[in-house]
Amino acid sequence: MTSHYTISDLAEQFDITARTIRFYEDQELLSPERDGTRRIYRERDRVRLKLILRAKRIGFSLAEIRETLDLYDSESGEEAQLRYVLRVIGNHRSILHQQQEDIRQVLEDMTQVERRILDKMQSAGPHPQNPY
Amino acid sequence: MTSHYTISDLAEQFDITARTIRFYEDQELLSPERDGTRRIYRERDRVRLKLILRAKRIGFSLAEIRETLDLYDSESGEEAQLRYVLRVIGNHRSILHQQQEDIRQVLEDMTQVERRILDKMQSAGPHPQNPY
DNA sequence: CATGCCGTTTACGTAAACGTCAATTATCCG
DNA sequence: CGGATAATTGACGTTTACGTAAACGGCATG
Repeated sequence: MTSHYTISDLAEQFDITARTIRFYEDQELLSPERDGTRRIYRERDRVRLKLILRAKRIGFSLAEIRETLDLYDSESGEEAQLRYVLRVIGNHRSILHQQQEDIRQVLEDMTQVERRILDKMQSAGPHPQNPY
Repeated sequence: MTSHYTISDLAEQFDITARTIRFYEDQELLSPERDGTRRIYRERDRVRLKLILRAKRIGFSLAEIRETLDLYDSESGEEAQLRYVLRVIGNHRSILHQQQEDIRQVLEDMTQVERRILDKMQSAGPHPQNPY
């Protein structure tokens, strides 16, 4: 029943524009079927799009995302290829760990600033709001 | 002794180009002193640059970074302003939490792919390497 | 049947974040 | 002191990730 979607279905679901989705197809990140000229998206396309957006949010470029997705589901099976994929995964993992660390640090800094502000507001008296 | 740096000192330290540093100044993210025409960076400039690069790595735009830095050290002291800063910090925090979640998910996905590959390699026999 | 409403393609536009000269000026070093 | 080395200011070029507008096809509905 919900086994396929139009482009605007997906656009709405993920809060992006149809232009964006077409652009991703142009960049070979998606390849939906067609009904004549119109695009039909299946569940796997939807999942892929979800992955794409997630990867984008953590700063990967579309080119990187494309390569990674292609790589991950290239079930070539050749030993060398498999080893290569493992190496790439390792690299990505360390990038992500770096990011986790960066986020932790920024969160810490934010907490510091917050504390200073709260102190300042404290010493300024408990919000006299309208002391006329 | 190491209380000040040239532009290329910093460029080297952070593995970026001098062009990048000048660009950040152009965007008002940095404002080093001058010795005549030459830029002199103090410790606080270095710290600021470090923060900038960290924020960049987790996907913030230079404009966002500029606003945030300006905001955080705008010690205006006005109640309204302080409350506003607290709200902004709250927003940033939830964005960062979202990112942490995204990263966790991607790491999970990667681990899945990895497992599938290892299984496949296992079943293909322990690297016969050169079975002639 | 005309009139919206999607959807499609083509093409040019744009903002962000630098890269890459070029032309000058300043500084260091033997 | 003179040549190599480093810094500075334009100015234009480039890539990424879409936005925006034009021009058209298909269908459903009042």
